[in-house]
Amino acid sequence: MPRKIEPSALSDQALELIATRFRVLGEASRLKLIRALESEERNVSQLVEDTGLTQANVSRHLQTLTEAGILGRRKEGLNVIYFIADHGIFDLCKHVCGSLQERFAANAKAFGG
Amino acid sequence: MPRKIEPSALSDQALELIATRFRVLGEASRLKLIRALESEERNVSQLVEDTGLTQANVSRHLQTLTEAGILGRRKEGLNVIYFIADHGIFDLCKHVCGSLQERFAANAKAFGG
DNA sequence: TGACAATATGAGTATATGCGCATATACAGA
DNA sequence: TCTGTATATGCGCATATACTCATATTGTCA
Repeated sequence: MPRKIEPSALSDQALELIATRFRVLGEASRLKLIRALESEERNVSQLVEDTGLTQANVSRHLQTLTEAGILGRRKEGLNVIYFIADHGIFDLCKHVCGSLQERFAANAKAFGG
Repeated sequence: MPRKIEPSALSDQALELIATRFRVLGEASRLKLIRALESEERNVSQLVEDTGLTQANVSRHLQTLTEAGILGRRKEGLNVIYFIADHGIFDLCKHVCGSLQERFAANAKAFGG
């Protein structure tokens, strides 16, 4: 039989939600958009320029990020302004960054670099 | 022209690596395996029991997680023991958890719950 | 060496999803 | 209302990947 799960452990349903959040971030194009929004809010056209992605593509990724609660949006006349809604995102990225740096440093060391 | 990127911003290549890391975590089955390994190392058969996934499936996910540097493995006779190699993973999950909790709480509040 | 147990992997299938193209929708100004 | 601009979206294609089944591989013990 399956081992008893720790009282502190997350339910399967919670894991599903967490996985979904990670999956949203698991796409370089979307991270690019987040990066472009780090210092200031931007409209779609600006984000198209910033990222080099097509307009349709940017629009879809923005939708994904907004549905996930990571971005917020506001209409201003013809334009739609996107902004970071969940600033914790940057901590997350930094965390992953640190983890990857450690790993690469260890690899480099293993090869006497 | 694209807006100038902050000096502190991550390169496209770095974003790609970060996205890959997130993508690895963007699968509930893999999070389940990580959860099962939280308190102690386990062999494959045990993980099959813990998660209810098929043996082939577990084996593949373990490979993915190990290649990402999240798990480590060690052979003991016929068995292969897997364990958490990057304990920062739990911080990451907790972080996402907190972020989701905030969001759900806000939603609940918006609906007068 | 033969039988068995634990794990990994090749092949095939189903599903998800990123992308581009074209077009629809929403809004502003003349 | 007509035109042009900004954004969103339907559709189809190509690809990635999770899953299952069957089998290979690796190691143990008699």
